[in-house]
Amino acid sequence: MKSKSEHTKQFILDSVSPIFNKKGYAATSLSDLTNATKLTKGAIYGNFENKEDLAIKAFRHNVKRVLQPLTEKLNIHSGAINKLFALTNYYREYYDFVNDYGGCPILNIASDTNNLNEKLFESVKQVAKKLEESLEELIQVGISENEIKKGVNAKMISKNIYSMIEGSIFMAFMHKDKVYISEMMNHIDEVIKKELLK
Amino acid sequence: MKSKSEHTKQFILDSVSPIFNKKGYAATSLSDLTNATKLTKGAIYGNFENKEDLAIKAFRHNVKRVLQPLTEKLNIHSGAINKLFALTNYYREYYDFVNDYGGCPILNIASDTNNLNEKLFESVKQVAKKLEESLEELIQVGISENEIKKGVNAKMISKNIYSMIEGSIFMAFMHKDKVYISEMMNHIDEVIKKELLK
DNA sequence: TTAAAAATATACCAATTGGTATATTTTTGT
DNA sequence: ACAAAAATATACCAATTGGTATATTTTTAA
Repeated sequence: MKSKSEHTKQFILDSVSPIFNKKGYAATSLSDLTNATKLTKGAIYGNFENKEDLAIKAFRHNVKRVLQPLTEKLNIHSGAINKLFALTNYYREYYDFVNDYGGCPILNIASDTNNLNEKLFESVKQVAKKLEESLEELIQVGISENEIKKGVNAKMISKNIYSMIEGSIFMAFMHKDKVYISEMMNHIDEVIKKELLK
Repeated sequence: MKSKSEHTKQFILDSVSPIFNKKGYAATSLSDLTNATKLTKGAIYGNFENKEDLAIKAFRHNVKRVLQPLTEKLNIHSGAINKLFALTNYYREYYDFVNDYGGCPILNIASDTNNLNEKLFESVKQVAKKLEESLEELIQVGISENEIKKGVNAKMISKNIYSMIEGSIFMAFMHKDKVYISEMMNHIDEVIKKELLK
């Protein structure tokens, strides 16, 4: 049975994560947090060390929420190429999926905390690197299973694809126009077909 | 002859722009600004309406500084294709060029002020749209001057190229590794050769 | 049911925030 | 050189910031 404080911790994270995601670390104040939760500072500081600790856990919470449907989608499909197309399809729905939430946590929090909060920034970097590496591995698997061309530079391609994804998310949320994402996904699909597929 | 206050305004902008670019609007405090300039609040508020006004002018200052060498480079070359290659070459040097400055002002300030400062955010959006449109125009010119394939969707390509550029800048500054940019520029060069060039 | 423990609220703290009214200094044109 | 004007500094403001010590309430296990 979940203890009371476990419940409250979860409730605080649920309430607070979108705020940190939208406004960023510095611009989110303790009163933003007490307003959103209708709890007092006492309750919040009883459950989290300080603002930084809460922000880091909120970021992890955001990442989990956002990436869970992706891993589910990837698990449905088998084969590297199918998984790659599943990836672009996931991002085709990404805008609406994270819109209420305030956008992509990696993009938001990385730009926000760079030069500001080293600890939080490191968390973001780590997650981003991991994602890039998963992509690279997926391509490597595709190569060793003869789905993807032998000569392909998996490191380079995964760097480019991930950059393209984040870039299109950035543009989409700046101009509030998801077409940036869908057109980029079309392009990535073409890259998969022309540069990866045997 | 430039008046004293014109000099001071310029001096303040020079000192303050990199700070706004690095830390963002909310995280930059008045004391950051007085520290950087060694001026008092009186002097700053005598030359700028308020923090927001200063931040907007600092952003424009950043953009000017960053884009001037680009327009110069583009003016040297003639023909759409040459200009496009000049563009990717410009971004190949971009990381070192803006590194001390704290990165790309459009990327930084757009993520920073989204959901926070409407006025400043609008300024950024405007500049970004203008850049995207210039790119689109450049491609259109290439088409009408028979340099670029007839069927090319200039709107789409310019959206994608600009997203790729910003995405690679984002990744490069997150991981402090300019290879993200150079590999993306290689990719864009390939796109130019394979999808645009007649 | 009850006492101990855990969780939450209250009331406070010093420091900092953006901003301003006024005093002082510096620049300007004559 | 001088008076007017412009620029800058000083000294202040109320509001808010993140954070904490303590009081109160709620939960938990016996």
